[in-house]
Amino acid sequence: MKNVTIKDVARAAGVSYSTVSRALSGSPEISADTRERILRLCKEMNYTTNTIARAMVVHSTKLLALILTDISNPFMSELAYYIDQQARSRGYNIILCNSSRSTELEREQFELMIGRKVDGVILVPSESSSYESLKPLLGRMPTVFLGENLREAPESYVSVDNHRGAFMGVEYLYALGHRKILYFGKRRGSITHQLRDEGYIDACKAYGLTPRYLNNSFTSTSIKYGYQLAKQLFAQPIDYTAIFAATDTNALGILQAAEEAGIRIPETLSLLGFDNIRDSGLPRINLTTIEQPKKLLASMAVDSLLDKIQNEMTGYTHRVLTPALIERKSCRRIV
Amino acid sequence: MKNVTIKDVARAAGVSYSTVSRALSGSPEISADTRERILRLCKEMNYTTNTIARAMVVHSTKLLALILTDISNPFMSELAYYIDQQARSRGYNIILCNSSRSTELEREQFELMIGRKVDGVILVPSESSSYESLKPLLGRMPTVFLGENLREAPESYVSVDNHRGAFMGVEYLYALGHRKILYFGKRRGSITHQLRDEGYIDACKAYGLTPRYLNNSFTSTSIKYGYQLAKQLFAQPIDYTAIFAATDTNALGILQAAEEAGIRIPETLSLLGFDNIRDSGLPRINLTTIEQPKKLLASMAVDSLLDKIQNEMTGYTHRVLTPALIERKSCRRIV
DNA sequence: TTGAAAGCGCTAACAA
DNA sequence: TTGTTAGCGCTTTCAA
Repeated sequence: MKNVTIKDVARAAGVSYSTVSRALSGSPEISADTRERILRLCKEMNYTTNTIARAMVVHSTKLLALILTDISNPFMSELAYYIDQQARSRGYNIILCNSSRSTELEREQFELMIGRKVDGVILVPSESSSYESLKPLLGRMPTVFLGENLREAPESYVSVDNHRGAFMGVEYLYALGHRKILYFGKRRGSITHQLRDEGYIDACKAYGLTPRYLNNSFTSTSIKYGYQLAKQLFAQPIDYTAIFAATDTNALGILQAAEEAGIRIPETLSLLGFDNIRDSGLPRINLTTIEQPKKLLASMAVDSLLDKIQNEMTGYTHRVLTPALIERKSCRRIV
Repeated sequence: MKNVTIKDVARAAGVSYSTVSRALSGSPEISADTRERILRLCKEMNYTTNTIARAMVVHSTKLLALILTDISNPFMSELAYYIDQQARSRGYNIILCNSSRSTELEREQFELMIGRKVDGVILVPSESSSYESLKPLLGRMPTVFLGENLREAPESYVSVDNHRGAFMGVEYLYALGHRKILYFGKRRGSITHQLRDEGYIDACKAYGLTPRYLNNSFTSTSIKYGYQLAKQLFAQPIDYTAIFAATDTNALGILQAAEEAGIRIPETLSLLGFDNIRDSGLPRINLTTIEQPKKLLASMAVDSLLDKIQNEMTGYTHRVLTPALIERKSCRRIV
């Protein structure tokens, strides 16, 4: 497992090792034929440049960290795919870190990454408190937050316009004839969810509807959690015609509970989600939802971060994308 | 973004920098109070060890590469989650590489990783030809293959017993009364699929059934592809009572096509999958399937790799896990 | 056009 | 117990 170094090549070529370095880096100050000869030799000897040795001197690892809560979550894994793609096309690789939704672990990972000398980090925060928790470290590493709207915080982020998305959702349901729309998933501790909630409320105001909630506060975004809460919900009388779920995963849980309770979607009850995760487009699921444009979010996050890195960190950018409604089959027009 | 180094701390503490190094590494050859003092100083000055500088001298980056075809695929992302978890618990981080199902890109990524001096790589091959394509590089980097059975190849791998799984599937269907079972997804260019196919055939033999295929060769494992093929299939008369799909994603496509064709599952037709991806457990989907134990596969791959690394590469291991049947609602007992 | 040498931040062998 | 020094593999001045 001993590797060929620049010195080995130099020796074989009978030149100094700085010459080899020049040949490799495509420097102009070297004669065409020595370059050729050296390059050929490198091939023959299976030389691969040691990226970390280079990193030490050029002060750049061409490595980005992606810190997210859980790569097995379909929303995250899609983001990750696009981020990797975009990063690679710009010559970077990604170190993947799962924070498992713990701010502490998140912080720990972040510190580790600064030790690893990654060039920057993209962070999908585990909670709204992430920003505060990470604040002391932010000055030490170019960072862009992804997926969470940090409002006026002086840090770069790219997210979707959650307020607008929720507003659009209500608008859509209203146009379909719904007047009694239950919002499912009001959640503390997440700006994203606060904004969605506000969007819901504002839309209700705008259309003269009364906001309705299920009387529970949320902690989780999982399918299982949505299922459990929906189960309680369906044990009570249903005095609404549509449910607007704060996330698709919640909606999936609702779907299951509805099935078990014999409530037909969309026949008896309309259901609208938010995020447009892969699962939502699956046959038999066909969830109508507000989409977060994952590919765009991803590439903007990468671009934004690389800008920051390459232009030596002047200021920050907030980019907020408008979501779109994806119409499938979980909402129906009512009389 | 200038970082505090060991020298800065040494200067501040009025000691030589090797003393600081010793304090940091918890070496016994240092007095308790100088250690304390230095450690405190490190905290105060926000010192973080430069991992790459250390890596240069200790010849270990504590970095593993995970090369897979596509992290957005739910099967892969689950694997990735568990791999990251296990790796982290052993003090390693993961570099994520998507090969996008191209052997060429796969190879390229592999080379890149050897340049990055990762300590090892876990590779979920994009095709059966991956092994051959990577062979010349394998000697230069500890590698374990994951998910694909490389048969007698002298390289470490961990995979599921695909032959056995397929056999079990037929057995299950047989016990339910099915005698005409169509195998959907016979696929060239993948050992995994060859083994599943063989398992199917052998089970048919064992139970006196006639193997049935759809007369198409497969290239893809996606939902869409399964859907398109199933569509053609359902245009012809149905002379079987169950479909055994080679992958859950294929099964999902079949589900959709069936829905559109007005074929009820499981009432009219039973459907059995393979893999047990997350989606399969979703409400309304409820696919009965053969499970690949992802968590176990992941941790075994990591352990196997770390063994290899720590014990300086003596030989290889083949680990083949037995899959289990997950009974849900897509198969029914027939008379 | 090429070579010599310094240095990136760290560990480890050797001295003191 | 502590300091000095070499060196990991590379890039990059500065000389030649």
